[in-house]
Amino acid sequence: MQKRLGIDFYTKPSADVARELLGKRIIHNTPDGSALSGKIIETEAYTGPHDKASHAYGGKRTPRNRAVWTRGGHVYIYMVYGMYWQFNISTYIEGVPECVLLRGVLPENGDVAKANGPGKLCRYFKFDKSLYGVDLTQSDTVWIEDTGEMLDDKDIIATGRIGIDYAGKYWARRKLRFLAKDFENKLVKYRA
DNA sequence: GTACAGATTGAG
DNA sequence: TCAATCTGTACT
Repeated sequence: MQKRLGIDFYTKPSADVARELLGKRIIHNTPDGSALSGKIIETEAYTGPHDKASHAYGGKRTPRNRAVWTRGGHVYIYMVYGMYWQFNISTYIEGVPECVLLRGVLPENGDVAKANGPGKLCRYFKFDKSLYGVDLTQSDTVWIEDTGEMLDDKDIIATGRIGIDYAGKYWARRKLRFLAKDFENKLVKYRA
């Protein structure tokens, strides 16, 4: 059985991918030789050129957001506030700027508090610019696997997205953030 | 060339 | 509540 998630998994609308990523395992073989892995427990979807919170709002294409426009399954990573990386995965098809932001991961050998935020998980898993544009369906450095764990609707909470109030109430309130219910109290507080 | 604000975090 | 810290992007 092939456990690694393939092209079919990623070439769907970002809200579907974000939801289905919960419970999957992400693996990173770091440059210094260690293997880090963990279970994805929180994600956010960015839904395309009409999404005011998206870096590709209005169809904007820049060197920085190039990876958002690629076929689903590529890494889109960028720095915010001068000190934190944000690990995203492009979704859907080539030419459509959708992506999913990883916001929370439960480390295999560690404390959830080490990776319960988009900046914190990048620090813990050693994700940085060197992964920009990497294809998760091909890479031997970073990829995502199916664990067999299947989260039901009742195991998932959907809320508004975090930190994008500048996009206005409509986009901030749309239910595009997904978290595993088991960890709701260990993740950033959410608005109903 | 210069200014500016951000998909965050942790300390006070 | 607020500073840290820096880069992409917009504007002069």
